[in-house]
Amino acid sequence: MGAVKARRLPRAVRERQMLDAAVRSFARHGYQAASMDEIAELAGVSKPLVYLYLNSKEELFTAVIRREAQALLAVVAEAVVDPGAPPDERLWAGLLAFFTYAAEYPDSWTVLNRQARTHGEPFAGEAARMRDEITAFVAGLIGEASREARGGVAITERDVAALAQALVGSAESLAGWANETPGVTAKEAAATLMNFAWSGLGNLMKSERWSPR
Amino acid sequence: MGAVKARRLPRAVRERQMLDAAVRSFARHGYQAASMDEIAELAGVSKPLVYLYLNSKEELFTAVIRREAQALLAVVAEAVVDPGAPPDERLWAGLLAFFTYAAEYPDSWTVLNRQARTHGEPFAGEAARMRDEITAFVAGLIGEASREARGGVAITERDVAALAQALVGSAESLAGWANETPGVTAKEAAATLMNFAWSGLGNLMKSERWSPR
Amino acid sequence: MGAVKARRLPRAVRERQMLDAAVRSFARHGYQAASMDEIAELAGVSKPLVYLYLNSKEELFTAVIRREAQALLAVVAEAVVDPGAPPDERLWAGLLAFFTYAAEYPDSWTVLNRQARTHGEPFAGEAARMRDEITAFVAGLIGEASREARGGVAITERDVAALAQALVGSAESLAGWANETPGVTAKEAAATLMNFAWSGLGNLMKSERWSPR
Amino acid sequence: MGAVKARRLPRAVRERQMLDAAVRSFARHGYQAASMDEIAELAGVSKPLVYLYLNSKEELFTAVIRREAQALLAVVAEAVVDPGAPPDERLWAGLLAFFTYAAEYPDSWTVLNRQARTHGEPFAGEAARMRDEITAFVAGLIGEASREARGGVAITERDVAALAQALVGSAESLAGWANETPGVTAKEAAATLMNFAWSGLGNLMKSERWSPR
DNA sequence: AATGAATGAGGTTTCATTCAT
DNA sequence: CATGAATGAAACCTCATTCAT
Repeated sequence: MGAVKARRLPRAVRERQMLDAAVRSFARHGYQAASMDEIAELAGVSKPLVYLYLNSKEELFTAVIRREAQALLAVVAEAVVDPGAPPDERLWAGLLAFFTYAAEYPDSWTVLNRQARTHGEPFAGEAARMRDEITAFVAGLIGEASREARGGVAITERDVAALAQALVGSAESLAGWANETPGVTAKEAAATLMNFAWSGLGNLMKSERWSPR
Repeated sequence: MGAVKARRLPRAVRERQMLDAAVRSFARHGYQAASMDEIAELAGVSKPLVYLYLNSKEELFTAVIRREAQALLAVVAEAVVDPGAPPDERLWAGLLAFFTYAAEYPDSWTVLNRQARTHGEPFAGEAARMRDEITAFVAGLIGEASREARGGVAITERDVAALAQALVGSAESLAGWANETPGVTAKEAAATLMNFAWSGLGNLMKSERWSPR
Repeated sequence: MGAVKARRLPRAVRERQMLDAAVRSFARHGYQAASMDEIAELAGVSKPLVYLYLNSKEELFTAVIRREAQALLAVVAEAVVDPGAPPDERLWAGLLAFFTYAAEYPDSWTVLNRQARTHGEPFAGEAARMRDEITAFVAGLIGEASREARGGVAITERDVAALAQALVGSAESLAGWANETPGVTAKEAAATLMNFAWSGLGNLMKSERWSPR
Repeated sequence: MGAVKARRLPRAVRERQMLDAAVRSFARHGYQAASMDEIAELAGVSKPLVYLYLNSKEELFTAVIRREAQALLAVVAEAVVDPGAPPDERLWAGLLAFFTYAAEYPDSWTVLNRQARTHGEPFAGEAARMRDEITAFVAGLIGEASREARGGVAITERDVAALAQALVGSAESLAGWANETPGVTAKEAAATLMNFAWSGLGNLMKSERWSPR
C-alpha cells in the first residue's frame, strides 16, 4: 500500500539514498527551508531512520557538503593528474572537468557554491576548505607558469593568490551562466575562460601591466 | 543629554532604521534564520511596528534588496558616468567604486551577493536584475573596446556575454577575498582585476586565442 | 489629501457614523473578525476617536446591539400599538413590521439574530432581552386569543410560552429565507406565517390536538 | 490503576478525541475565540498533533461541522425511515429524534445551529447543506400531506418551501428554549410543535386561510 | 532494521489599545 | 477636537527531534 517497500537494504545503500535526497532538497529549498520530512520521503525511508544514520539536520548537511565536495575534487583532480604536462594544459583539463561536473550535477554544484557558503558555520567552513583547495591548485599553476616565463618580473605571492581568486570566481560565474543559458557546453565555457584568463596571465608575466591614467 | 531613546520618530526615519537593522540581520543569519524579533530589537522598535511599515518578512527582505541594489548601482553608475572616457578607464572607475562599496558596506554586499541569490524567488530575481544591469554595462564596455581594436576579429555577442560574466565573477570573488584578507585595499583589488582582465581581453581582440592541445 | 476631511462634527453625528460602520462590519465579519481599524475607516474617523467615544470593542458592540434592538422594537411596537384591535390583526401588523425591517436593514437583522446571540456574554444577554420582549408580546397575544376562544380548554402558561417560541422561531427562519430568496416580499412572508401559525393556534384552542399513534 | 494518561493511541482514536474537544470548544467560545491551544489541551494532546491530523483550524472546524451534521442527519433519518407511515407520524418521529439529539448533545447542536451558520464560508455552506436536507425532507412531508388532503386547494411549491422553513425555524427555536428551560422534555417540545404546526398545515390545506382585515 | 506516534520550542503575524502632540 | 506613532499579548502554525514498539 502506498510506496513499494524496499526493506532491509544494507546501511551503505540507505545512506546513499538519503544523501542523494538531501542534495536535491537542499539545492532546491536551501538549508533552512528543506525539511527533514521531505528528505525522508524523497529517500523513501522514515524520518527516524534518517536520524539513526545521520544524527541531525546539521550533520546531514555537513555530510552532504563533504560528499559532494569530495566528488567535485575527485573529478577535477583526476583531470589534472599528469604532472608532466604544461600548466595551461593542466588548467584546461581542470576547467573542462569542473564545467562538466557543474552541468551534470547542478544540484550538487548549487549546494556547494550557494547553499553551503551562505548558511554560516560550520557549513561555510566545510565548503571553503574545498574551494581553498581548488584555489591553491590554481595558484600553483599560476606560480608555475610565472616561473617558466623567463624575462618577466616576479609576481608576489599575494598577487598569485589574488589572481587565483579571480580565476576561480570567473569559473564559478561562468558555470552558473552556462547552466542557465541554453546551448552552452562545458567545453565552450572552458574555452572562453582560457582565452580570457590565460592571455591575461601571460601579459601580466611579461609585465605588460595596466595602470590607471 | 542626547536622547537615549528617541520615540515618536517620523515614519521615514523609522523605516530607514528598520531596513538598516534588516540588512545586518539578513547578512549575518540569512533570510530564514534572521528573526523578525531580532530585527525589531536591532531597529529599536517593537515587532508590530515593523509589520505596520513593511508588511511581512518577505516584503521586508525584498525592500532591503531593492534599497541595497539601488545603492550599489548608484555608486557604480556615478563612477562611470563620463561617456567620453575610454572603456578601460570607465571599467577601472567602476571596479574601484564597486570594491570600495563592498569594503565599506560588507553586510549590504553579503545580502546582495549571497543571501538574495540563494533564497529563491522573488529575491533571486530582484538581485539578478541588478547583477544583469552591471553585467550588461560591462558587456557594453567590452563591445566598445572590441570595436575600437582595429585589425582584430569580430567577437560574437555570446562571447561578449560570457566574458562579461567571467569578469563580473572575478570581481565578486575578489571582493570576498579582499574583505576577508587583511590589508587588501579596494584599489589593489581593482588593479589586480584590471591587469588580469583587460590584458586578456586585449589579446582576445588581437585574436591571440588559446586553444587546447 | 486622501479622504475629504469632515472636521469638527458634533459628537452625536460622529457617534452615529461609527455605529453605522460597526453594524456593517459586525454583520459582515462577525464580532471577532471585525477590526477596529476597518470600522474606524468605514466611519471616516481615526481609531483613537472611536475609543474616545465608545471606549472599547466590547462596548462598541454592546452599543450597536442596543441601538439596533431598540430600532427593531420601536418599529414593531409602533405597528401593534392599537390595543383595541383583535389579537390576530395585531400579530399581523407586528409580523409585517418585522419582516419589513429585516428586509430593509439586513445588516442590523444579522447582527441581532446571528452575531449577538453567537458571541457569548454580554452580547447574547443583550440580544436575548430584546427577543424576550418580542416573545412576551407574542405570548400575550396568544393568551388573549385563548381567553377569547370560549368553549376551548385552558392552555397552560408553559404551553403559551412554548407556542410563542415556536412562532418567533418561524418568523426568524422565514426572515432569513425571505432575504435570500429573490422575489419574496415581507407581506408574503407575513401571510405565510399567519396562515401557518394562526390556524394552528386556533385548532389548539378548540382542543383539536394532535397526538401520537 | 486505569491508565491516567493513555499514550500512543491509534490515529483514529486520537482524531475522535480531538473532534470531541473541538466541538466543546467551538460551542462554548465560537470559531474565532476558540484556541487551538485549548482544544489540544482538552483533547489531551499537544498542539502539533492536532495540526498533524487536522491540518488547520479551518479544516478542523469543517471536519467538526461535517461530523456533527452527519450525526444529526443520521439520527433523524433513522427515525423517519418507514416510508409506509403517514406523513404526520413520520414528522413526529423526526421531531422527536431531533429534540432528543439537541438535548443530548447540546454542544453539537450549538455548533451546527449557531457557530457554523454565523462564521461565514466555508462553514455556513457546510451547515446550510445539512439544514437544506432537513428542510427538503420536511417539505416532502408537507407536499405529501397536501396531496392526500382531498378537496383542498393546491399549494404552490414556494408555499411548501416557505412552510418548511417556518416549521424548521420553529423546531430550532423550541430546541433552544427546551435546552435552557428546566424540565422541558424532548417529547413535550415535539408535541407542542406538532400541535402548532400540523393543525395549521391541515387548515391550510382545507383552504381555511387567514387574510388581513 | 524500521516506523507510527508524539512534542518542545520558536517563528510569523494580527489586533485591541494607548501615548503624545 | 483629532490623530500619527507605537506596543503587549496572544494567536496560528511549523519543524527538528525523540519515544516505544
